[in-house]
Amino acid sequence: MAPTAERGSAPYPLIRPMLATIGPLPAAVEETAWAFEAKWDGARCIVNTAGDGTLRLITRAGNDATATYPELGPLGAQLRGRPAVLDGEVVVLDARGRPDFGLLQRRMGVVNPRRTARLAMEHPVHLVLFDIMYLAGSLLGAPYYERRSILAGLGLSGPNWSAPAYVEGHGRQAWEASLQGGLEGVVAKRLTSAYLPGVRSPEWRKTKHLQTLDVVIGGWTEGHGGLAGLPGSVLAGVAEPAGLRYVGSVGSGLSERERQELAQYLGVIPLDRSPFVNPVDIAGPHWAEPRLVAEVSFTGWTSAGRLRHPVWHRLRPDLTRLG
DNA sequence: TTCCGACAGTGGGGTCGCAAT
DNA sequence: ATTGCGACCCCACTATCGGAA
Repeated sequence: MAPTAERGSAPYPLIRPMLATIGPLPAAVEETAWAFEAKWDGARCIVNTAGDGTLRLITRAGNDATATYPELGPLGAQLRGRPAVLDGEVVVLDARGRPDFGLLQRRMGVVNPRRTARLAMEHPVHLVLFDIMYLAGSLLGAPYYERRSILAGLGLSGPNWSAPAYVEGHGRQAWEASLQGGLEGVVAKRLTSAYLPGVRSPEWRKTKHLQTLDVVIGGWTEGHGGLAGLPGSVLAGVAEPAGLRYVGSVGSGLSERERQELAQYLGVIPLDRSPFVNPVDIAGPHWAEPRLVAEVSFTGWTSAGRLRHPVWHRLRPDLTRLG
């Protein structure tokens, strides 16, 4: 943990980003109390400018990413004379203009200047600015709509950053638009909400586009720590003409009771070799006859053909042959 | 009394960088 | 040169506890 005395570019302190809770779209009847923004699939970024033309970029975990994204440096010059702290999301856009987290991952954590410079040419990042916490003093207590007005007043725009407008009300339209635009979902923010650093507040609510899928369980891995001896995750497959294709492991969302239940089922149908037609590159797999079917949710497919953010929902006994 | 927020701990995909092999 | 592992990024979720409602 960084010492609290540590500071970003003077005169403003480093502050942790405010976070959103997961939940449904605000009800239509109270929509007018909410602002709707696109949920960008990237990395959170706090911008701290000293007003001398320089800036510092801080990740959600408090790490300094200034050297990682040199193409954002000129933003500091645009804020010369106006020390400020801004909040935003770093993204990499694909050829269709949609955020691609996989491309961004190649940029994250790279510190070698030459390598960074080359990557910045190939896959430049774009910083989407959506809040401001300091400008001529603290704005933390100011309501969202006021902070937004101040942010818009700065007129920040450049090849690698922008401060796109939000929508007041019209949550359903925003939801549809985010789906059409290939975005992760929407974030609804109460127009009157203050900025609470480090707090996961119900005043900010994110709603993501989710998919569900029935998968065939072809094995499992043992859990760690308190889950030692129980299935930590199950190996999920999808039936294809060529056979069962491994599409990832699912471990999140299982309760301890469900893990015990799974252990019983899987214990009676062991297999001594993989039931999958493609290689399963994970440590210590236990194979099982592909009989159990489960419903899982996920946010999309990775470039490697795996489920992204897979979550267990339930066993589908109606689709499962145990006999 | 019940409910909610914060925390710790577990699970996932993926990339980079470095130490061990 | 290859491999394994931890550090970062993104996350969802379970289980627990203490304090607010």
